Amino acid sequence: MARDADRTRKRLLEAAGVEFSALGIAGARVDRIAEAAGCNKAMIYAYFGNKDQLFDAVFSAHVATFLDEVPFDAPDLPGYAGRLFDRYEDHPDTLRLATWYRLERPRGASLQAVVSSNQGKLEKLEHAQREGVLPGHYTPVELLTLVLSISTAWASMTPELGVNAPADRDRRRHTVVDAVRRLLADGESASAPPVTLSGASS
Amino acid sequence: MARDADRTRKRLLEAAGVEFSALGIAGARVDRIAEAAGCNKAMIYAYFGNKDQLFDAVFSAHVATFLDEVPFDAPDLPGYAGRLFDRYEDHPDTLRLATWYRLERPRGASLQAVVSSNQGKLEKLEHAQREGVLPGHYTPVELLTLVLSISTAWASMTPELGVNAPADRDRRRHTVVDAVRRLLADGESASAPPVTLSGASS
DNA sequence: TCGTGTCAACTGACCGGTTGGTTGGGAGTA
DNA sequence: TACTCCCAACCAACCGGTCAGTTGACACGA
Repeated sequence: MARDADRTRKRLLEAAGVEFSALGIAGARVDRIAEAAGCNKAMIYAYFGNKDQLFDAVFSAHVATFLDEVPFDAPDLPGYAGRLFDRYEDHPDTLRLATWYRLERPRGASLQAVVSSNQGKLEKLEHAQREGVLPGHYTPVELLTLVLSISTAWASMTPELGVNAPADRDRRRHTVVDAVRRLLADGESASAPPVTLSGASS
Repeated sequence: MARDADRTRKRLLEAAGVEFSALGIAGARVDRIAEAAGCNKAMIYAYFGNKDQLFDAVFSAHVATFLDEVPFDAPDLPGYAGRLFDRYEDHPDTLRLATWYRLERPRGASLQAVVSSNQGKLEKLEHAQREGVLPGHYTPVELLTLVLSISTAWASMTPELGVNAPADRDRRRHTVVDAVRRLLADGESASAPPVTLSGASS
């Protein structure tokens, strides 16, 4: 076990991923992370600054891997949703980290990688719509929001409901893919208010 | 300001709701809750036992109000989704508390009120399907999961995506209602695997 | 009306343990 | 020697939880 800064950094990142995913930022304990990584607590501060920055490093790494492993596919949104589902099933940590991030992170500080990634997705969606590959009854943001939401439907479900007939994985996956497919089906769906913004009312 | 146990309990519950909703269980501070409620920290332990039980009390109260204010309507799922959306928009705290609950309480202790409520919903869905009011291409659990997921689509969206064209509230509401409506549209959507469970595969 | 006893409601101060964060020095390597 | 990597030990602040003691309302007897 020779000295290796990179290796230590990586082990720390890995242990932190487990800890943060399970307990969140406020619930995570740096001592536990250091112990799980088989090194001293001081290493965290030497390599990552502090607890918050360690979380950022962990989350950024997970996001990068995630974006890399699940490439966006505007023309085939049902397929994309299915691949998102698979990824969430195989790596539940990523979604948990994202949820902690959304809940615990103070407003404002967004990950640039995510912002630009979303921007690219929206542009591709708009392009696909102009080409007629995708229907136009939803705007790109609406489309993306619905797809992401449906993909995580099973993963972000309340545990009380999860007990009831969770079905097997294949069936759950099919539900996700099928739902997105139905969302894209042609045909007006009753009255549709203007897309452009209007005065708000209850 | 006479002494009033019920009033104190209520103020504690309210202050705790704000604190827990914002910081979660691990992030919440009992001193802060007591101070916000204008009473002593010891009252929390006298009335609720401990921090965790205080959270349970807060969450149960929120859930009870929620279930009361948004009655289930199996024959009109799009309308139900719309009302869920409204509730989440008007009271973001409830969803945040539910998310904290899901993340920070991994053990099996489920809220009986939620379990039985879900049971009732599933039965109503099944009944509506047998009556032909609802299509049968999704099982009751699948239906409920999708509806709940879509209703919270905007509320549980990543902040990075939220920046991009969040649209006005009416439009967002319409998107939710419309999406559920499309899910219920008749017609087979390509190949459908059996509903009954089969051997798992990747 | 006054004095007194009683008890729930409430409080200030404290405790044991924990937490994020720091530091001085030692081991390994070139 | 000089430089990097690493850690045991330490610290100040903080946190959940407890407890002995105080306060206020009210019933009751005279």
